[in-house]
Amino acid sequence: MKDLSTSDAQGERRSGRIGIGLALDAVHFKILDVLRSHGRLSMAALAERVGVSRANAYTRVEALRADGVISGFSARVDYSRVGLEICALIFVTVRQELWKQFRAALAQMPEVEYCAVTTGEHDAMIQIRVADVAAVHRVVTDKLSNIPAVRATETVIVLDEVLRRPYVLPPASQGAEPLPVPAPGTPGASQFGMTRFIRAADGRPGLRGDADQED
Amino acid sequence: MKDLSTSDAQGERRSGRIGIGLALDAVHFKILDVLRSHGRLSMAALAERVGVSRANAYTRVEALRADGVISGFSARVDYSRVGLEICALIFVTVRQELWKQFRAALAQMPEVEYCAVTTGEHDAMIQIRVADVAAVHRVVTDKLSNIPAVRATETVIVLDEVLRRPYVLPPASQGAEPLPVPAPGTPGASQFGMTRFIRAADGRPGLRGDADQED
DNA sequence: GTTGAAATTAGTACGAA
DNA sequence: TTCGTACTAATTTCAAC
Repeated sequence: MKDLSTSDAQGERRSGRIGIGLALDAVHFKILDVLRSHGRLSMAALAERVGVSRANAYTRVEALRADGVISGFSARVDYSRVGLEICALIFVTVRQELWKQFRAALAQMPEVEYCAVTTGEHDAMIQIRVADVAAVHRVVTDKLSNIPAVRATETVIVLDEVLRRPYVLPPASQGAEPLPVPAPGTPGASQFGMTRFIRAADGRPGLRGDADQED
Repeated sequence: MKDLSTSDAQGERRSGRIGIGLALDAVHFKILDVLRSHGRLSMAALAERVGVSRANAYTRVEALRADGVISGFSARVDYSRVGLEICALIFVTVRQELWKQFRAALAQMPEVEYCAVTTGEHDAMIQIRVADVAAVHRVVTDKLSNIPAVRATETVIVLDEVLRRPYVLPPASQGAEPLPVPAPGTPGASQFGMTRFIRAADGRPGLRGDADQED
């Protein structure tokens, strides 16, 4: 079997975001829907579930992968079975001028599962997985606080994980609409309501920077 | 190929958390480490990478799956390629007596990717994926606000996703320690530091409830 | 824990719609 | 073009070592 788990196993499509096209139809979404929870399903079984031929399923999955819609495959690990009982969220205030440093430091912290730059009171939210609450404290005081870019932190402990979907799909996948291809700049109407948008801070990195995944 | 993506494809191990044992050694962690980023790697390639025989790799992966350490496999979907450009975090204050209702309502919202009950100022954090900022507003005002259990919300928009690891593994996987099996009640020393722990609120659900995954 | 052989499956080429 | 069938190479899976 070829390694389907990496984005560019073959030499083609090296140049990043070339074929930004690939119009997704209902079958594509069905495939994504099945594959996000059953990532290791055989092509035959996938084809049967989706209602197309084996070869068709294969071609489509390959196209999705080559086009970057599917960026890889992951085993889902039960954290409690692996000694990582504690999950915590750390809200960080960052010195904007040291942003790059902050990124680099985070990449070297294996306990960080996720980090997002946000609007609102804080600048970023970090999610970590560790063995016990003492380790949370260690991460915050020993590691994060020693990053010059970190001005302040506020930590909350996750008591229960109510919901955790492998991946979310757009409502089009349930309805019939073919979804008009995520064109480079679909603006969408702008209303904000009670949303906390851009706070008084400058030098924020743009939306969609280089969210480097290690795959 | 058998469907490796579901937890209990075979009839064995129906009774939930039976074999809580399965001591994980360095090889197990190596396998998890590879499989969390290359979930669809062939057994042969996995075996080679980890340094064991094909059959050994097969047996170990099967054991990990049967024991629930690996709860399944997922395709990683690039949200921007699928029309879900916007990610938002919504912090919710919940009427504690209506907690069950809150859970049920969340399960029926396809745009919710993650929800965690937390300590701190708010009761829960919800992460959603939608097409545009208008949809964020719709989710908050039309859906969340109409759930009786929701007392108040505060929304922040994710501007950039700095880091997103497929899954985090304990430091033991890099070192040599065999990690003494996540026994049912490893307490760990208790220090708290600047962490916001339990706020003045009662009727909180216990840590590790029934985080139902749809797989 | 390892090797090897049978059963499945993936990947490809080719023809029909 | 796009989909489906047929064929070959590769992989899983299970036996015996």
